[in-house]
Amino acid sequence: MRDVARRAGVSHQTVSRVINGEDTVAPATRDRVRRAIRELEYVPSAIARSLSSDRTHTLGMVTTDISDHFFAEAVVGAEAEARKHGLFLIIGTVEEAASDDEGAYLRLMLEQRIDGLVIARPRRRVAGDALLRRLTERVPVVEIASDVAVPSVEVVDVDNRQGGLDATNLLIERGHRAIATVTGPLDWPSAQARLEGYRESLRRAKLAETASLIASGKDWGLESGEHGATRLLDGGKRFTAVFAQSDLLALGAIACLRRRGLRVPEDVSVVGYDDIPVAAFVDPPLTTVRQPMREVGALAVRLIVERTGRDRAAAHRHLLRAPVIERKSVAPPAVTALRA
Amino acid sequence: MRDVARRAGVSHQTVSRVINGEDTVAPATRDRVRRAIRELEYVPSAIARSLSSDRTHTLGMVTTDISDHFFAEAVVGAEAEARKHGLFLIIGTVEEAASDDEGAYLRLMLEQRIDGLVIARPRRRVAGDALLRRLTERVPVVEIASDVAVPSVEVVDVDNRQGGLDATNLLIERGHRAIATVTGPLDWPSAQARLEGYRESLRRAKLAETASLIASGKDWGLESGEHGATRLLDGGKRFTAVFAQSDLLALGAIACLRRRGLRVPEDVSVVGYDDIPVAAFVDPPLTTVRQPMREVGALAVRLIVERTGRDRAAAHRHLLRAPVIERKSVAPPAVTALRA
DNA sequence: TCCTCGAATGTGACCGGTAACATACGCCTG
DNA sequence: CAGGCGTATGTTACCGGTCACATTCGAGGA
Repeated sequence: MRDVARRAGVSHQTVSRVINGEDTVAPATRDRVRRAIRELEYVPSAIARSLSSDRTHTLGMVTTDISDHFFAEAVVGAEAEARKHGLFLIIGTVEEAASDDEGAYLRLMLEQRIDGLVIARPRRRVAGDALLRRLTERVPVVEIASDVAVPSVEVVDVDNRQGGLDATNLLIERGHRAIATVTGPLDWPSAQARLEGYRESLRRAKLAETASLIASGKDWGLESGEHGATRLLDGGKRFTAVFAQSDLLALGAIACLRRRGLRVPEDVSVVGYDDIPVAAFVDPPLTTVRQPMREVGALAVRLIVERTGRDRAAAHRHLLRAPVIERKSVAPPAVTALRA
Repeated sequence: MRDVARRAGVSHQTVSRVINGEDTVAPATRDRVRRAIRELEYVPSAIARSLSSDRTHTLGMVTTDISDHFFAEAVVGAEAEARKHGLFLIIGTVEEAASDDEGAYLRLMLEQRIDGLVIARPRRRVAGDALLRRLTERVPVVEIASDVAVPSVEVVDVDNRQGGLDATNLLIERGHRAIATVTGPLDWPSAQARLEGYRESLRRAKLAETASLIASGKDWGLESGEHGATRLLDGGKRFTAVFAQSDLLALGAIACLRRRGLRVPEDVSVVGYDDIPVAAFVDPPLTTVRQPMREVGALAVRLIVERTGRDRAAAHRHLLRAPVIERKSVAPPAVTALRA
């Protein structure tokens, strides 16, 4: 910068003014400085700027696993929104288990003086809340898909309860009365919320809830879907539809149903959750609930941007609605099934 | 930091020494400083450190789309490797089309004084090579899955030719003689390379190459797979196996084959490419070529780390081998089909 | 006993910007 | 024509560390 100043025959401060587009610079001077900048291929240092201005224009985002489509989408949304505001996004993947790892990483991000932090960890964090609280004192923090109770931390999430409700409602609207569900692991708040939605839907339709029509997976994967469906079928109680809390659970369930000689959707309708990329391409194309993860990520960033310098006391919970995507895996119940 | 120094009754330099774990500090002093740090909840500023030391411990990574599983994996690998070296990863998604967008973004990263840059853009870049060259003068650059010709830019890629070769070889080993292929868009270098591998395999097995057994998709998606298979079937020439250059192409092809009354793998074997997450769970589980994208990302970062301060003249092309994952979509050709 | 040397610590400049204030100059106004 | 004011620019301190070098002090050797 001093070089540029010297070359243009002005002071460094004037160079700074030109760079920041201040209007108190005479056009002739401005052009001279611009030329010097170009000739020297000068690139201003954001670090130095950060040091004085105490703003790094950098946000941190910590997730459990970006290779999971769910988080990847959130990151994409966050990144796009961040860029819109001229911010960078530093990402960090922290294994579910390694909570001291997380601590160390957050500390490093703090050292980097990030301007805000997005945390995307769907499961309740046992420890680290103290750290999180200390963090919020220094920098705005927004959590994604979490049920943290730390005050002054805003939370952005998909409305899982509503999603479960809508999914079940769809089945009821199509004429189903015996509706089973395969949940995710119930220690996940999202699984609980979807189950709640399912129950609420049954209640509203004045349908009785049957314990043997509820199966819980030990994870969100395909095998759990198969096991779940197996348990449902062996439970004795007949059903014409299944609400699976994830697409993979749904796919697993479908595989199991088929093995038992049941057709989808003719004999059993299936609704999934997530709208993973292949959902539209499996057989049959899966009716599912789409989680607007990009918007979730974008909203998280927006909240941080808006909160910069704002009152930190106000912490809210922002729920985005997950729309039901209708495809081919849901049909009215077969007459025979109804009769049974 | 001055506060800490004052509180501990030492100079700022001594505090700096304690933080950096230098051994020229008396134990008593060290403890005193440590306590002061804790009491003041002092977190050293990485920015200030960067300003003096001219190293930011931050890498940039630019991709076309992280929501694509392919890139997501690369990012995960890169991030993990970066962390191992105490580096941060700033990510940026740049749309395929927006090349001035890319320029602007790279400039910003340059302002951030990143210590290295990973670019993951599979398609040939038309413009921007000048920019890229200027970039390499300032910072080590590694490209992923690219065919850039810029000197001093190292390239990490999956060996697509070898992958295509191995996939086709597998089919030949299983007894197939009439092997069709559905390629990705041929303006992608990777599609070209896989096609080359396919051809090489046929040549080695002394099988004639048939033009009507090669169909090219306009993209890598499912519909292209369906169209491709349709064209192959309508081409008149019989075949007992298909090598699809992506899993989605494979899935599309399978859907089409089924509609025409052909079973997979009994009537037609199918090999995909990518090993996307659902590949193991579709019906039949897809035999495919797995791209070790995590390793690719990790290697890219490692190259940058190793090259820091090293001779920049040496630019290499690093090819990682993509293993074939055998599942159920390949079987020996049916006798009837052979006879046909 | 004096000098030398190493260990422990302090001092001041500097990295590359920004912020606040100072200065120089031309113009308008009373 | 002097005072005041706005515009264009320069000066200096400062952000929070690191680096190179100076300083202090006690121990050991000549």
